[in-house]
Amino acid sequence: MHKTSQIVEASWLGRPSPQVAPELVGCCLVRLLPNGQLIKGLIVETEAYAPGDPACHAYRRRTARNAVMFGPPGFTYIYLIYGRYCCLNLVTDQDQVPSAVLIRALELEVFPESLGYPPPPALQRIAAGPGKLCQALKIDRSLSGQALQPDTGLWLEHRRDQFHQTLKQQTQLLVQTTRIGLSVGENLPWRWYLRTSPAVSRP
DNA sequence: TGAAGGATTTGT
DNA sequence: CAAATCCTTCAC
Repeated sequence: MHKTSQIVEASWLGRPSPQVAPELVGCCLVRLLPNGQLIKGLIVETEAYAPGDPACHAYRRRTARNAVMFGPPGFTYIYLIYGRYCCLNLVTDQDQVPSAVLIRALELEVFPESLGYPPPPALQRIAAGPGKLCQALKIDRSLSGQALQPDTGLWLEHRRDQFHQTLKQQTQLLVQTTRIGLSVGENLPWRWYLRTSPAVSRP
């Protein structure tokens, strides 16, 4: 018999984002489309954004756009970047502490044939980058502020035991480095990725 | 009301 | 390396 995947509860995200972000690597992001199609991928790259961090969208003050980051954990924060792409963040830490984790890349594991994704090796880079990830999972700003749970069509599953075993054996597997694309706060080492994954946006 | 700039991606 | 493209924020 096999163990069912455990859904991540909001309380698990209720910790500082630099603590949650590395632990999200290895978890699965699951998307259930309105038409019933299921897309699922292993998170292979994340970045943390936290209070006092000049690169955080909530650094200056609360606005209509970033308001959800000030709320309780377990919700999505999705914004439009460069007028073209959406980026998915998961709100972390306790209520009133504005912080989030940017999900930057996935290794797709489950997806419908009918979506027309290319064959490997191109398939492995379909969700390599925050904008491409949202494209692949059909995530846009209409999902921003939603709870991460099955009835919203977007949720998280905990790491499988096998992943923990691998992490234990391969000690250099999880790489910590600086974040990408910033003009401020670029020195903070708040990006994590799986060294061996072909889906990482920028190894 | 306007201007500057952005947690990206793609093609030159 | 620069363009695409539009939303958000901040200044006036």
